[in-house]
Amino acid sequence: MNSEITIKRSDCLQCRMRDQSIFAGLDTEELCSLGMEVQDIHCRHGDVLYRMREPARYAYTLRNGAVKLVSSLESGQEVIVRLLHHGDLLGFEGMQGECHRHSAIVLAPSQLCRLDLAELQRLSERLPKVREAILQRWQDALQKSEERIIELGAKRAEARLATFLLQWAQRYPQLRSLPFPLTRTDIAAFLGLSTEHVSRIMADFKRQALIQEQGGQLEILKPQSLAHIAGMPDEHKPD
Amino acid sequence: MNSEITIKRSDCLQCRMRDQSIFAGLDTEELCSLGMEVQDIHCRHGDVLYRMREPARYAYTLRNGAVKLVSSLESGQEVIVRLLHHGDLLGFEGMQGECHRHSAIVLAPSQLCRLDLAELQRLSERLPKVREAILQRWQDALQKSEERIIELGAKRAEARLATFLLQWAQRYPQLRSLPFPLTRTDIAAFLGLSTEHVSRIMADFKRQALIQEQGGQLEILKPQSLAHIAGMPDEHKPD
DNA sequence: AGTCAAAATTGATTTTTCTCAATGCCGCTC
DNA sequence: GAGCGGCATTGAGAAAAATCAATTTTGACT
Repeated sequence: MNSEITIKRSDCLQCRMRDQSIFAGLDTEELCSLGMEVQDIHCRHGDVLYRMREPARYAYTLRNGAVKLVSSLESGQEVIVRLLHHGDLLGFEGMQGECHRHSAIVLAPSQLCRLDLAELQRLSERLPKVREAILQRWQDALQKSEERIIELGAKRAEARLATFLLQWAQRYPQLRSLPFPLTRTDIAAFLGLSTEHVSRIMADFKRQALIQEQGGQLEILKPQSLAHIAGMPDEHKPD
Repeated sequence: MNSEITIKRSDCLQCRMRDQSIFAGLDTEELCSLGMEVQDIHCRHGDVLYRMREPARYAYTLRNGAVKLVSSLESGQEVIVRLLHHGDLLGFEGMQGECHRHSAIVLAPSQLCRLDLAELQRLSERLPKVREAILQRWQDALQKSEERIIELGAKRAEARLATFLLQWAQRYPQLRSLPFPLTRTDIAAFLGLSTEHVSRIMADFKRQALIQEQGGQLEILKPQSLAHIAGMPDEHKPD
């Protein structure tokens, strides 16, 4: 099957996400003077943005949709290293001229901006604001990554899943019903569990009316209860 | 019990680790002109360099010894988020003016350089080389952190422990007998296992003569076999 | 050498999670 | 609307890991 990825020239000035991007803080004039070719990419479920071990040419900003970063082991087993939502960056590990450390696979219809890494490198040397924005993203990624180590190391399956659902919901703050394009196998690959185990716990949560699902949409009915199962400190609990 | 930490002024010019530090690449003149107060810290088992949630004032370079970064959950459970060896950096999460995300606890007699974060911040704005060195460290930390997610998510206890022992050994390349100041509980907190389970597997490894232990020293007798248990791809296997 | 406390080991048992296998459900195409 | 394929669900049994409860070993200090 052919990839359905379409590419065209993007206009950063019109971008809805401009103030959340790594170019936030630049005024219109600076933005125009970047001379940077930014491509607008549209793709859908199953499309592959890049593959693990490929030399990295581009970095991406996810404007809309969802993407998983997957690492495949020799055993054939796959682990989801990160899940990305609107506003997240991917492919930046190539900034030091390295290969991609994961494969990037699209989960839901998505729009991304594609940036040439070499150009971005030059840009970040020239513009402190861009550089800081990128450093900040690195830092956030490390923090989240360490939080996941704690989840995986310290919590049991139920708690991990509850945490995961709440964190997913946090990315769609004003929505009652959330887009949820993950299969049980995806969730399992993210949480370090078997597909069946995830399915059982999800079914349990549904029977307890903590959550509700239909047609790729998820609704969190009792965030408090989930937070309790997740073993969260009060400060991080949802309303 | 009082902390046994001693602090004095450090002389960077004489430092053995100068070319591996974040000041590597600076010539002697540049180094002298930094005007940076660097403190030389000596401490030993059990000393606390900083605590989780404390506002961050200093960053550290570990010149010698070993340090664990610990995150404590409300349950009282502790997870070791990172283990640090000679050459590693710690406390840099404070560069964006945040609090420490872990507690830093000394495992073995250690020497560190302590840098004022505010000064370091200014320095990195002025010197591209320092800035790049720090970014590189962030990147390395993220990569290692993601590798641990994969370990925790995909491997069983035996394999995790085997990987861990081999990676520990990699930090002391030319030594047959390695310093190994971790308790079974420490290893368990790093690998997301119970103390007893770690103890059993370590005892197994010893019975199979894969490793040997005495007085805080560890010897890897059969790296190949461990690598096999670890499920490593050939490229990463030790000799 | 003797004492003590912390750490490691071991065993028995329970809980958690995985694996394998079967079945049910839903959305698609023809 | 029948048939198909990918997911989800469920059950049963096996394996992995945790927990609880003793001991034993070790190392530090006297």
